[in-house]
Amino acid sequence: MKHVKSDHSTSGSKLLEADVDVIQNKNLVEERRDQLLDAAQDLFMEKGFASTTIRDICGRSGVNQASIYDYVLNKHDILRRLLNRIWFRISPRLEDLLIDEARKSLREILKTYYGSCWKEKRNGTILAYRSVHHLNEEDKKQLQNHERAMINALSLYLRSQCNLDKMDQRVEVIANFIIFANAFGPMRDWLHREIESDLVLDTIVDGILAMVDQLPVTKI
Amino acid sequence: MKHVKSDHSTSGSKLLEADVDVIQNKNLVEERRDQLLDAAQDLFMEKGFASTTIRDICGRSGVNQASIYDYVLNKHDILRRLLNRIWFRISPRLEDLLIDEARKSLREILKTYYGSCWKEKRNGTILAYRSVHHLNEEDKKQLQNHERAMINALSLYLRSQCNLDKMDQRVEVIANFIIFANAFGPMRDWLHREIESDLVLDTIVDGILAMVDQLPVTKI
DNA sequence: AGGATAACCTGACAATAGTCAGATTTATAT
DNA sequence: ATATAAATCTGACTATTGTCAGGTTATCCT
Repeated sequence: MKHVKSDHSTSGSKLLEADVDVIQNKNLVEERRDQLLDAAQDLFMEKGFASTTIRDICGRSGVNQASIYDYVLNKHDILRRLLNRIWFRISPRLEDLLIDEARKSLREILKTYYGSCWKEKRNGTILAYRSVHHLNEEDKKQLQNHERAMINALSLYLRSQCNLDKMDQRVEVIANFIIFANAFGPMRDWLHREIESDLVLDTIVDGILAMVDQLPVTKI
Repeated sequence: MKHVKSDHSTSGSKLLEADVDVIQNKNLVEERRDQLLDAAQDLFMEKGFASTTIRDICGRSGVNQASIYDYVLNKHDILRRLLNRIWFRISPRLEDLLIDEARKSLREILKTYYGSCWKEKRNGTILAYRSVHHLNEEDKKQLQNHERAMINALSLYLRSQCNLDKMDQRVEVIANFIIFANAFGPMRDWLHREIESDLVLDTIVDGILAMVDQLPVTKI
């Protein structure tokens, strides 16, 4: 008897993963899921979600075409789990960096954040941007909440640092832009292969800082 | 007799469009192709290239499922034509703005460029970013050349304006970033619906200018 | 009106997709 | 060793896909 039920727990800070418990050995399940997600990640990056077939994923991961449904609910469930793994579990979280009691400078914060994302979370960013339209409305909203939380935290930080007018909406725009700029590394790396990656990071961080610094000055 | 041949003309600044001349009335062909591309654009934006079917496109455009092959070579040909229409034919071209004899300021140039792109070329940007992996190698290269040309022109401009060291690679990074930032409007508009779009544009342009202005100062 | 040509459409084909029932193998327990 | 349960796999079903051969209708010229 196959026993599959959908997990309708309250929305946390990740996408809903179906509750598939056909196989009882939990370690095995974890292991197989990792294999599947590894393969799926490569393939989604290469050919995109829609052009990747279950057979592709099984072929590359070594999991059987029928068995795959003992570990995941369906193809979309794979995407959701993958996004949870490489997008929602980004660490260090920007929010945490911002409220660090050590009171790091914005330069340090951005270098740490961009630095780690550009090195380790490349695929997460690209995949998130490319596969939004394959998610259902609730999942899309979840992605947006995730972003908005970061923007809000960053806005708060910037306002406290720059002593800006409460009504100045430019802060939100800049905060949004700073989060958006996180995609620069992953999406644009093909353009400066000949440039040392630390130089790229420093240049962008310096640029962003200049952007933030002029905020009070140009106030209309 | 159906007569279809592939157009292997030398690579210009757009993607290769197949030479399909089954229908002889050129105006009609143009009209039908426009219908098809209009429908395809909507659908690709909604569901992505791979999830959109020929039947979808025909359904929405009113063109018959068989007739469609009298106007385009195949599904990929539709994507190429669409990218040519909404990505490669971006006007005003940044290169032109940069060498304008009127010597506009960078602020004016960026406002004009971003402004027009964020209003009219939204889909082009998003589509280009989302569907690269559905293109063949040559087409990908074409996209990259298109970008690199803009970056080179912009780098040249920045170097002449800022009087920077010839070896300072940061200029290329910033130029790349400025082109990349063009995607901010289209990709992130859902975040500031309550903010006036002119304020968004001004804020970003001011920010970019600050980024450029600090370039000579921070030189290492 | 009649014939020729251009445009359009019906209906289908082969390939491939996601999915899974049920048989088979492997591991575990007694 | 045998029985039981867990895990894996073979093989297939149904739906959908891109594509197009060939028939049908509309248009135009004389």
